[in-house]
Amino acid sequence: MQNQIETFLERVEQCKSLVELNAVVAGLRDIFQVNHVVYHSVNSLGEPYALATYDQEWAEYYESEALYRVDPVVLGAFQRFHPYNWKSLDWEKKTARQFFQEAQDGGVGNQGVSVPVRGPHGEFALFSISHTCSDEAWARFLSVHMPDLLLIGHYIHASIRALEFPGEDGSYVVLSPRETDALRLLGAGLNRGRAAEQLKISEHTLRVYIESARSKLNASNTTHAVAKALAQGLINI
Amino acid sequence: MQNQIETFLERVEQCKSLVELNAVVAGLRDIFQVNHVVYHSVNSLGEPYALATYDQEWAEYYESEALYRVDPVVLGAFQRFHPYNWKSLDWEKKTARQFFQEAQDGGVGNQGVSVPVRGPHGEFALFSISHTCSDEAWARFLSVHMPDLLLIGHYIHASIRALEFPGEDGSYVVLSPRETDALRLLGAGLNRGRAAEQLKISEHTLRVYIESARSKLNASNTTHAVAKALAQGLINI
DNA sequence: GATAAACTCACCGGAAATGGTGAGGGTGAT
DNA sequence: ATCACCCTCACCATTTCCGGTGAGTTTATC
Repeated sequence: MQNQIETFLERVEQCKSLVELNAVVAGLRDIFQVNHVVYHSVNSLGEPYALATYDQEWAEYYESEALYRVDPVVLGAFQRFHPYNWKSLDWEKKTARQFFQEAQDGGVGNQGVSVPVRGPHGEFALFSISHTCSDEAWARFLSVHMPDLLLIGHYIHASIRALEFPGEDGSYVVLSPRETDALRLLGAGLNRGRAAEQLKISEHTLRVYIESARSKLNASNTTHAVAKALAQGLINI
Repeated sequence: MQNQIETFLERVEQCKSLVELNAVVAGLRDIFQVNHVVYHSVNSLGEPYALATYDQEWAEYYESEALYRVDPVVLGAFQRFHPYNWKSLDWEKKTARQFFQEAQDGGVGNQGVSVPVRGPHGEFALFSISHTCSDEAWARFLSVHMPDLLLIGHYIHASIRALEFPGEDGSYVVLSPRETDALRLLGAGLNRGRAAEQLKISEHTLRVYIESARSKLNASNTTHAVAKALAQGLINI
């Protein structure tokens, strides 16, 4: 089994097209003996990407109704780091219970596990496996395969990014130290006056940094510049 | 070897204190037969955390000189997803070459590999291994252990977060759908007028959402609110 | 040694965001 | 059914930000 997974990771890495990757990933169902395998990006802007073995009907319904807004699997992903069992989520709310029922009817298994994957440019994706079985059987599956799932999620994500954005290896925007300082302080909630004070420069000068950062980042205002810098990992708050 | 790593991951998960974790992680040197093992958070605000087997002298010098501002390993981390060989970084610049020399003198190996780890609340950390050997030997090491390193970095990060912030499992701030919409559009560069237009509501109403989001996030202005929401994974751009 | 980029400072007018206060209807939960 | 929270709309005065234009010094790279 461990050998199969290693081979799988290598095949994922070597995929030359998204179609090929799709087929390879679908093959996970045989390796793990589960019903469904899903990878999808969770960015609200930009082109969403999804790769799923679900029935098309369910996938279209999910998309058309924007169910990610109530799906506890997606909502929970934002706060989690390690792979998480769907059973550990909050299914108490009315909308969540209703969603679960609809998902069942749509062919999604009663068990599932998801791996949050976070990338350098603000990307956020989920790799999930779903199955139909008892709680005990599922717990046994997870206790064995959690680490594998983490690896698989990351490899799939890397492969998809590499295929979708071939030239993305290097850095995009490079901010100067002062520009970085400026955006970092603004992102931390200081206004221009305070930020300038903190950096021991005049507010006029600070403005120059903000503007040059804005132009480098192709941002329409300060908030946008800070958001882009954050999303691209140029600053951290 | 593979067995040793599995055992190591289990021990990391079960650590009851940071001191214990420190000792367990240092044990990686024996498992991999390398000189140094390092984990450190890279957040510019908040309490930095570091766990390293480097000489204390070098660690203190690095900290006091704020060398993370020129360290290509740190700078490169922001743009990368998969574990990366230090050799693949840009060492051409004058400051970088000088830093490399100083690091050598400080006892850091000539080879190294780092794993970027991104967490749910904007955390960003680096797990690194450094060693002294030939390029060929290092390439062989990496070709075998890249996946292991990815796993180890994530497990250490999870363990540290669990020990430092015991009650952090649940969610922090919950934004309403409209609040999320508002911050998302503002983070995408729209001004209040355009954002309101997009959401088909009056600008007055939009302002209410911004203000309530600001108060929930304890943010001092719109830019701060968007930055916090981004860092906490409440919105994506 | 030239060229580019970063860092520093300054003015002005118009545009946009903020803080405070108020109000009504809808929905979900205890 | 009451409480809390969400969605929607409005005014006013003040603070802050934006866009354009200009210019001198230092540092780094070719």
